[in-house]
Amino acid sequence: MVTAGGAPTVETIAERAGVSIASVSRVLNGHGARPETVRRVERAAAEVGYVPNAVARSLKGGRTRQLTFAMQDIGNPVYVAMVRQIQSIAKAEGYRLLLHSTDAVAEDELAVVRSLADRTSDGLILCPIRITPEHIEALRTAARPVVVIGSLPEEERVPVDSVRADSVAGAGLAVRHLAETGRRRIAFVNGPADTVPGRNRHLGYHRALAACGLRADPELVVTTEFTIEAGASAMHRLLDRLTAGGAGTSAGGPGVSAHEPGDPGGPGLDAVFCANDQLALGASQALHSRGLRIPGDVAVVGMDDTVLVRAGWPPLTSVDLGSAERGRIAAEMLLERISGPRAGSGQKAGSGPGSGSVRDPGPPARTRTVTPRLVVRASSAPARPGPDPHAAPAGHDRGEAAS
Amino acid sequence: MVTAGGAPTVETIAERAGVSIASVSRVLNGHGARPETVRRVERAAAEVGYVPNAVARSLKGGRTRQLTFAMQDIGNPVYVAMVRQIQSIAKAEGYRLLLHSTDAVAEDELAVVRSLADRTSDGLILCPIRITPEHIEALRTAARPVVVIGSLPEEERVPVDSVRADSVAGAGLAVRHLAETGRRRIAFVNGPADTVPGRNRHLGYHRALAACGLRADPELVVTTEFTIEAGASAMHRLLDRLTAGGAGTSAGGPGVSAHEPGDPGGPGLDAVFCANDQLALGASQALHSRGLRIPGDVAVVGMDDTVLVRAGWPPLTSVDLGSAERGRIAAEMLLERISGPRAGSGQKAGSGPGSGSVRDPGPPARTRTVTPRLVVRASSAPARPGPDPHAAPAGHDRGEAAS
DNA sequence: CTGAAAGCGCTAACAG
DNA sequence: CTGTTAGCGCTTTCAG
Repeated sequence: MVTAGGAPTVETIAERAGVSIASVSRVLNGHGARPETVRRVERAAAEVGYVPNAVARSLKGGRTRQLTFAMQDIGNPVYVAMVRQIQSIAKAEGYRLLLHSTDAVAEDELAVVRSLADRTSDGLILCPIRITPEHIEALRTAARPVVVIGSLPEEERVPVDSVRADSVAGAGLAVRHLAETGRRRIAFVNGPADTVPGRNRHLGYHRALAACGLRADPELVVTTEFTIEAGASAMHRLLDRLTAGGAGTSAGGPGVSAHEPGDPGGPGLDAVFCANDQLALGASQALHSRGLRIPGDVAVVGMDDTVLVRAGWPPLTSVDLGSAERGRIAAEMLLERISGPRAGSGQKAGSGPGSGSVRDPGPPARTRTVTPRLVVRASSAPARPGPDPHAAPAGHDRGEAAS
Repeated sequence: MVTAGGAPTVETIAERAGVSIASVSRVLNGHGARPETVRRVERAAAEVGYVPNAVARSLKGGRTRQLTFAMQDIGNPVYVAMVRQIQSIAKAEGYRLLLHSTDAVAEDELAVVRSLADRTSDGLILCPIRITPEHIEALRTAARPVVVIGSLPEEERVPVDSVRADSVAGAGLAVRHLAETGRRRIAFVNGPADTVPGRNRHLGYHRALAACGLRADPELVVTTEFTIEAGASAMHRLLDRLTAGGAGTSAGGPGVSAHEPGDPGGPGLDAVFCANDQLALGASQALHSRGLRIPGDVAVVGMDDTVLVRAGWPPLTSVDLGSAERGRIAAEMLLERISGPRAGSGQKAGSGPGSGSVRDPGPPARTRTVTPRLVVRASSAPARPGPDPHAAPAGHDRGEAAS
């Protein structure tokens, strides 16, 4: 029953109800009107199935009620966890969510930040792979509020909010847990060393090793990509290297003490900490395919606590770096920037020459850090108990939080 | 260096370049102008860092260059696969992607369809859980093109394009593969029976069983939710039931032939086909925890061929129902509707009384069905070979396509 | 309380 | 080739 030729507009309703378009607008936005007017407008609107044109509304109001979330690849479970939270909060606040995969192309990330100027979105949550000087500049001049999930160089004082994980502490949690459950030769399968997570997790691993009085053996560390396949081959490489008695790969290192743990002729390591769950899953598979038992022979710990931990066998102990929580916090911070208390009145800003700048910066940028949490499951149970942990009864893997 | 107080507009540039706003618009849209004019406008635009206001543009043009994708829960890998494709195509065509999780609330799905009337998006790709009469009505009167991923009741002649998977054939592929590799007692762990996938996969299972000359034993079928945990407990239930010698659950059924395959006292089944990968992973875990070997004692086959198949151990044989391809096709169909050949001029439409309808329906609705593909991995290798398939060398799970 | 009218920023007729 | 002008649909002064 829609008026032929185009969707109904305020004018359609005004004519039908015999009032002005201004009254229609007022009634529809609950700005008060005579009961009789309200009745007639509402009736007319219902009859024609009127739906306000959101675009026109945005043009007038300057807000689109859209948020953008940009990350490398939605295929990564960590981002999926974030999207879920962000979408849920956005929805609850009446915002739509625009998704943007950058495929890890820095140029694309920049484009997303710059495109905020096109007024399509009221704010952006960005997960950058690497922060370049161009990023800093783009963030500085962003046309809309931005929240970065990741680490921003502190000395740059980039004026955007951010939420970060504590990879260093997280890696420490994993290593300490392994050491406390009796593991002595803890290997480390890391992601690319030139990424922030890669660097931090490596640092955390080393620090915790030292804190636990364990020797850091370079033979036990291997670096690769953040994928299941890479994890598997990295683990194979590690095992080859260790059982070969320090033959090829390591140049000047002393012979590998391949027989230290458990039975002689063992794998030369009794635990492996992996920089994310994909790597841990790959490592598990490599161990399985060589007939090594988890956690009997080798304990495995992953990181990020994604949905994947319950997919592997045995269920994977993992360090939850708070993906979901970071997503939630980022969304909250962003919404606060968008509609929260305008202008930081509590401070006499240094008011340099460029006072009338592009956008009211509001309160100073905040950085929040999410505390990691170790979730213990079967893959890191102490080696002692039952002869075949593979036959452990189900229900054994209920996650348990630790400091 | 932006003009203080608001972003630059065509007017800002017009003044700066000493031309009219019309010329600015023309130059910016490549509609030809005197070289001198072009130069001046471009220079002015660059100087002020002009970015066109997409909202204003949309209001004028009636298109937003935004697409919406709505599904139950982005946590499901099947949807992740679709999103990736859709996002990638959308991006290539200059469209943004709006994501919408309905949390399986039918009311929410309807709201998404109806909200197309607010002009926020140029088209919608919808993955409905169930099609109600309200859905039909909403789709019929949708204000923008919609493509449904899933099955639409044919007799209703809903005027929207759709892409569907062939679950029936897919289930058949799985069962036939198991039968051909020597399995005789093929169990089936299904999802909810009141869903389209649940019904179809069940149908496919039965048909294939019959085609292979295997007896359909109700004791071998169990129904539950589509999750890993549910898969594990369903598998446990199945094993309890079968090894208990047909004690409680089944009322009038004859005793279970629990000793048919392999060694006496075996599990009473030698294969299990699961209606999706999550269920298959759960089933694998249950089997492991009971000391049963995969595929030595029991072969496992999943469905959807999600990223999860490589997470489990051994890698899971799975039926690829073409999630990614369905996403791709849906996106292509939608874009074709949006900007493709307008109006179906090749046909003298029956032109009933309601000729001047809401929206030009364009060419008649099309339905495309994606052909399933079996991807064989280690979890369904024949039982004969090596005594311990767990120790199979890596690299054994390269996916292989079959009819 | 209500109507007339002015724009939000842009594009596209329509004259010159 | 260029400038003037009329809207896209809505919200919001400003009078009445």
